[in-house]
Amino acid sequence: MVTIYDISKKTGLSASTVVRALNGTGYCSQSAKAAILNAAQELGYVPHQAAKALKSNITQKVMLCIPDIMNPYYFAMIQGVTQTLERYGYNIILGYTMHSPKKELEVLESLKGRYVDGLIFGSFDYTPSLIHAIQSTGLPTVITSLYEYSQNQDFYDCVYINQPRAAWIATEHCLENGHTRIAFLGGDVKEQNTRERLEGYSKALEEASLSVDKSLVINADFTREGAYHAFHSFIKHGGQCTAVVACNDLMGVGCMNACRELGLDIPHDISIISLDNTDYCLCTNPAMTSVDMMQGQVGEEAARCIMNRILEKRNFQKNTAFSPMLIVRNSVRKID
Amino acid sequence: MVTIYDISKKTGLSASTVVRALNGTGYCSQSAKAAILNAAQELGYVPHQAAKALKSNITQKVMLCIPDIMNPYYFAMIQGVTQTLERYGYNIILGYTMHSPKKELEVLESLKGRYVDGLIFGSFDYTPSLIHAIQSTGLPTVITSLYEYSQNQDFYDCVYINQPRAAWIATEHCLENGHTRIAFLGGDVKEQNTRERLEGYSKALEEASLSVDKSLVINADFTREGAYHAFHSFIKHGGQCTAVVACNDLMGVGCMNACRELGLDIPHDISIISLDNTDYCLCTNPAMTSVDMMQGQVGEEAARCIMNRILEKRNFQKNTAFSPMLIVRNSVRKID
DNA sequence: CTGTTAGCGCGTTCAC
DNA sequence: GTGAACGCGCTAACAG
Repeated sequence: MVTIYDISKKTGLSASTVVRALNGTGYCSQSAKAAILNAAQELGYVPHQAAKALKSNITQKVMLCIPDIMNPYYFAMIQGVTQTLERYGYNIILGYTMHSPKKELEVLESLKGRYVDGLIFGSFDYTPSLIHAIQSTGLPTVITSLYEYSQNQDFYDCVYINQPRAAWIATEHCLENGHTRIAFLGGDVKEQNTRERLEGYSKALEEASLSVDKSLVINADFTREGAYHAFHSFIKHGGQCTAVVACNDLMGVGCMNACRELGLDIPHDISIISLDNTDYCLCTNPAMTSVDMMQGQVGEEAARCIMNRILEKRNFQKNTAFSPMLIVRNSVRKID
Repeated sequence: MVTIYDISKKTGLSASTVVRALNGTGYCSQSAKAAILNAAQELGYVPHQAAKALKSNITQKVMLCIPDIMNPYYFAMIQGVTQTLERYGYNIILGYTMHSPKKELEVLESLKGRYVDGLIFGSFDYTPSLIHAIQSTGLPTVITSLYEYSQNQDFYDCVYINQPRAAWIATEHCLENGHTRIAFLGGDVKEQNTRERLEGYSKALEEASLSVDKSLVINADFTREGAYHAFHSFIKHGGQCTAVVACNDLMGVGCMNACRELGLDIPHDISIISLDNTDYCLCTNPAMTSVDMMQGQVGEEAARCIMNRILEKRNFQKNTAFSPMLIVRNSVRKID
């Protein structure tokens, strides 16, 4: 390993001069600087990250913590975060909480070891104790949902997609196409995630002077298989609807597969619209109408936001909401 | 930030005793240990990672470096690596080379800063200079392809899927179903990746006493859009085949979409088989027959392998090959 | 069994 | 302009 002392020895200048030249901080003659940069190049000097971090408390790393790596919902976000942080010379450390509150707390606890400068955190379910655990890391933080905390919120930012609106858009699209019996295929209603989307769904129905029929609210688990079985059983038990709002693409696909098996043609017999607009929508036949959740944008903005806190030392809250966007394809049909 | 000195002060014991108690290394009385563990708990002590790394040269981090984050091929691998490393208390740092040799070298250069203990590296195209750059990081390394290097290979392991065999299996499956005009939809033939698969394809044809018809080898770029256009143009220019071996799922989907647009029914008019077996295969209609590339297994084994090198200081090469597995669905039909 | 001591590589005073 | 010296928090060798 090449250190500043090797450069010092090679150039005959002191270690502190080497540091000043390399970091461009403090006085240093042109000739000294040139000699040092040259020697550094020749020796292939790369600063030791741990030593740098120990001294300066800068790790040039951000943790991106998400509930589920295999969920396509996060791919564009990971990409957005990675690409943006890269421009700042920052790396991401991937945290993976497997949808488990216990694991979330464990990861947050480990962060007290100061191996990152900031945290981008995604969860399905924010609670005061989770927010408190986030606060106690002492790290600049961006969460990828809107969460209103009763106390001081200045230690975190929210960069998020308007979830109720996404479900509203999807439901509204069905209504506009003449549907009135619209099923809602979601996850566990106890989780914020599903609650918010159900809220948008309900709002759209109410605005159309329709009441929410609880028998049309189907609980699955955000997986393809779960949705497949839930929808299969819904129909087998006499469930009746002309359209389905699926809370993510995986469930939309699961629902499509169930329909195919049940001999229901899409969109002739049943219309399906999903939220997420991942590439899965382009694999199905017919291509699936979906609501883009702007995950790439969310990732990019979250990264910019965290870098702003880290570099500019911003210490007050700044929230950014993105608006979902309807992408019409061929899985919803107009009925009379 | 709580340090060992805080614990030292609180318990009245010296810092080194604190370290011995905490790390379970060296002598320490039961009572002292209990007092120290208790104090650490109360104060919420978490060791400072940078300090630990500086002193011990152990970062408890591994870089996972891949060409493309948005490619579903890697999702299961990321998951496998993450989950396995987690059991060792290791984190992953995500590196992203955007399919660019220049970027690969940059990332490798930065690794000389010793911010990870090991490297899991995936590339589309291994060259001697790339391998040399890997060697010069001085890090324990696993690459996710087989690459035979003319010189000393003891500094890296290969954990990989038998690529030629995957293409062979896919082609063989078509042959068994009576197809003889089988198109090959791949990437750039200059890349190792495509070359290997083309090799398996050719071998299967030759074993069936068929020669490789170059007009049936279609060059695309491993993306859905690329395959869509390439196949569209292939047909429009009079291309004739009864089956297609697509080098990944994205291209399989692109090919399916092109067929649909051209009014070709799958599998009636054209059979399609792809490599990868990602979830995309379950979204298409009909569900796509594919060859599982065991990416989850590759990720897990790569992680075990790198941990073995790190913890047990293994310093000789150990290569592990996985065999791909045919997953039959409904996109290939038997013809007479 | 315990405490003292000396760095790991770098950044930052503070004299010269 | 430059260099000597100290310390970030932790580990390990050594002396007690």
